[in-house]
Amino acid sequence: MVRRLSTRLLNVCVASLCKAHKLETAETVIIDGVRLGVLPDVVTYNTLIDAYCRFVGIDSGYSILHRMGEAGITPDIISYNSLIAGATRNGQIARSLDLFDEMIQRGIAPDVWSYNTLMHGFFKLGKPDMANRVFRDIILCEHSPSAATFNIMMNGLCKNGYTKNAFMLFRNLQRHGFVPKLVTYNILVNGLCKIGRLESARRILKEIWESGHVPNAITYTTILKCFFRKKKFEEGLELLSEMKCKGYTFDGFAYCTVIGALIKIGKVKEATEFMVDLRRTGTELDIVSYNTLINMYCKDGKLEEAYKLLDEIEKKGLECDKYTHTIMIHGLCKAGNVEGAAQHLRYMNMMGFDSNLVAFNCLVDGLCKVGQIDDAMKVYKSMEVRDSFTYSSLVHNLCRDGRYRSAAKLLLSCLRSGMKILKSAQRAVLLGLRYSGFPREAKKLKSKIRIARILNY
DNA sequence: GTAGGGTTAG
Repeated sequence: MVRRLSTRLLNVCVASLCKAHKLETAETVIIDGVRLGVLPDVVTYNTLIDAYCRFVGIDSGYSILHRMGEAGITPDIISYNSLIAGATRNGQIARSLDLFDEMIQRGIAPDVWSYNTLMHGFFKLGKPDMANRVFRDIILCEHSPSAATFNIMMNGLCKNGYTKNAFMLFRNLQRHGFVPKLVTYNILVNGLCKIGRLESARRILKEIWESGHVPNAITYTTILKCFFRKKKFEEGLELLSEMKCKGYTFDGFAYCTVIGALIKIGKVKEATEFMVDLRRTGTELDIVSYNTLINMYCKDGKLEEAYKLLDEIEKKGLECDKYTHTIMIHGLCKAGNVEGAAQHLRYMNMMGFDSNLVAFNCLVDGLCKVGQIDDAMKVYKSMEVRDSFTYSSLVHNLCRDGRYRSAAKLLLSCLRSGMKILKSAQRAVLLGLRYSGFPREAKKLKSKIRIARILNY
């Protein structure tokens, strides 16, 4: 009894450490436990598998499976479901299917969650038809679908551009006695907002109240973000005060939606007010929240404050992600410190982050803005991947520098590789050529652009 | 344990 109680305690401890990304500490606690005679059980190992899959990689998660075998503990359905989830999160569907085979061979029957996870994976990969096949399997075979099955299905349909179908499924299910939870409503509200159907989203909001549910901060922030995205700032701010009046407590998510939206429309002062409010509540911030705040400071030119937050992140044991670094690179560029930005980019690569197109684009644009176009071209040439941002920025700035012929060359190679370019960049080249004494070249370029467009259709 | 809202560039 004592031992079982201790193992349970060990598991609680390991789970909270894993949640805080402190995997090494979790491992130390397990080793210490063994020394004291507290043995880890299947739950301990399952917690580790999930954490390693999330924060390190599917291979590390899989190696835990071996370790548990060596410790004489047989993996169960949860061990495999965690691994399958880990593989699908990384877009490794083939790996998930292998894991399916492996578990069946070991005599562990997949449950509805194994299928749910797989379905979710297919949706995330943008393969709704495959997800649909899994869904049909769940319905037709002996696995009875769980409420989550339908939620995953509806969410996947919405995310893959089939919001109407999600809606049809929803109404069908209701006719068959399905009682939607708030999560289901939130999925639909989000789906409708994403396709700009604000009125329908509002109707669902009414339906939520009528069904006896109380919409939560998620419901409201989803609609709020939609208002801001559609530039309906007045209505957005109105909804915001409605939330405040009704006494909704903002969580980190809600705050960040609002702060992020306010920054986007240039209302940095208002965003800062929300930030002060957020800090006052003492809400634990995760890396995404920190990224939002760092972005706010960068947009406001307060880089010192941004660096303070970076220190705070480190002190809390959180890890910066590619967004954090990209936001910093953009902030440094915006402040005119391109040298610092380039240094940060090198640092980012050194830390093992993949070559990041957005960060490179920021640097290219930053170099252009301080007049170092040749350096920008050097960076451009070193880039493995380029997109319409890269080209638009360079073409614009070459024009600003009066180098219309180089701009024209770049413009064509952009269009010929099938990418779009800002209309204004295109116009700048054509007008530049025409009015700097090369009207015939402008005319030629125009027809070349036309041909490139036709070929890309 | 698995499902819903938030972060980057021209």
